[in-house]
Amino acid sequence: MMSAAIQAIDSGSGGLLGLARRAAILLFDRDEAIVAQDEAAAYCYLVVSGCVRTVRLMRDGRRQVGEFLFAGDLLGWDCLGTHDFAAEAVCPVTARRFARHDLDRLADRDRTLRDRLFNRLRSGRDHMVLLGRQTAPERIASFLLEMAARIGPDGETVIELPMSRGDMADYLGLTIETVCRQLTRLRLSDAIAIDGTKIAIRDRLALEEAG
Amino acid sequence: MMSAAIQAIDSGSGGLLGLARRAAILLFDRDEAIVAQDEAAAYCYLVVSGCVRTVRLMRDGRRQVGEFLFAGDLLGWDCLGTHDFAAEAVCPVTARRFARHDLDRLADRDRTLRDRLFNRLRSGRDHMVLLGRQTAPERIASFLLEMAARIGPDGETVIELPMSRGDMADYLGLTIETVCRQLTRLRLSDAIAIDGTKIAIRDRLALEEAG
DNA sequence: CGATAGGTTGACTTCAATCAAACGACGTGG
DNA sequence: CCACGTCGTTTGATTGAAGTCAACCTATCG
Repeated sequence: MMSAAIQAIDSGSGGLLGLARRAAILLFDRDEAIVAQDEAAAYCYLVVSGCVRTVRLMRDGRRQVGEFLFAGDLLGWDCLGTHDFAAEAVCPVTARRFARHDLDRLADRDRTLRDRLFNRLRSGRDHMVLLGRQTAPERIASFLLEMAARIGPDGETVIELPMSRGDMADYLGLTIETVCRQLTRLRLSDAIAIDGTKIAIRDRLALEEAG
Repeated sequence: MMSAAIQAIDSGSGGLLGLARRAAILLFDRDEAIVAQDEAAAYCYLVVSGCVRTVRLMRDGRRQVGEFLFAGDLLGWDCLGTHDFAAEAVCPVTARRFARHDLDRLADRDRTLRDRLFNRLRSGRDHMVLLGRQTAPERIASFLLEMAARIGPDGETVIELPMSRGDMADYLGLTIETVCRQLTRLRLSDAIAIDGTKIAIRDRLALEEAG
């Protein structure tokens, strides 16, 4: 199934979409590795459905999640030689697999791929500011708004968060406990409501001025 | 003057170097802005000599330095619409200026520019791990090794650091005081020696196992 | 010289981490 | 059907690493 999200992203050129049609489609279970850290970068993937996290694991077990990827996001292309982060399915994932070589050739013709890289760079830099200079409350608020912006077209009010507290913590440079505490703080102040894996944004303004 | 560093980077295609020859050369004083944050991205720059920092300033004055750029590094291309970080001269800088449009057209033919983007992405992600999961001693050790690797071809032992303690702090997500304290700790343990703006790495192993 | 800016060191505080315990949801087996 | 174990989450008590506040040092420059 080719989702509307992907069609929209591929606007104009049809290049990536054309490649996608002929690409193998793969399924990954929750927590299954899609690419391993330090693995030779032979393939890259277009996420069709589900959520993927990229992770760097340090020898002592500390973990950093680089980004969360959703339907329409490209994964594993932007590296030289080896994958510097692993990629794992946060929940069941379907993805199209390409040879990196094919995507390289496509990129020679298709500028939208370059813009994808620029976008990636930008969100990476934004995330650096979060990790370097924001407090725990700010990080949580920014995270919720970021997820709201990505899942709904222009900021859904109810967001389905497929990742665990641990994943959030490792993305935000915090501990699980701190993530929990900040979420309950927001819940008690009625800025959000939490129902299982869904979070409803009740007071967007409160989040915006916090993050 | 066209430095050896730039020639080396431009190996093979000659594309960027050719463009550089015809580009205007500009001089910037210490602390002068090269591009402003949120400015429309019309130009990009190739650093010829000196050191540049990219900075994001928050309303309350908190600052994050995104990266330090040296001779041969490209600046201001990797963004869409506006510059998301400002760029400022750390010390007197000379740079070639291009229209972004020209670089876009060059990138259609020249794959080495794409590899530059990949490299940028990679170092950005490495820096995320530092900001998200490393301790202050680790950050300082990583920083010194990173600078040693960039300034000398394969890890000089004496490095000239053009940036202030404040710049380092804002790059590493620390305060000036913490940077100082960690540097004196390394100095007292004889891992490094400090002489004005120069730092000598006396015990590389100690730094490597710390970072 | 005095003034200013950057750097270093010390005393104290604070925010988030750590350690620890309990809770809820879920699935398995008796 | 219910007891039990597991896993993820939540909450509480305490600790600790880095931040803040403040003083002082050093170098450069008018």
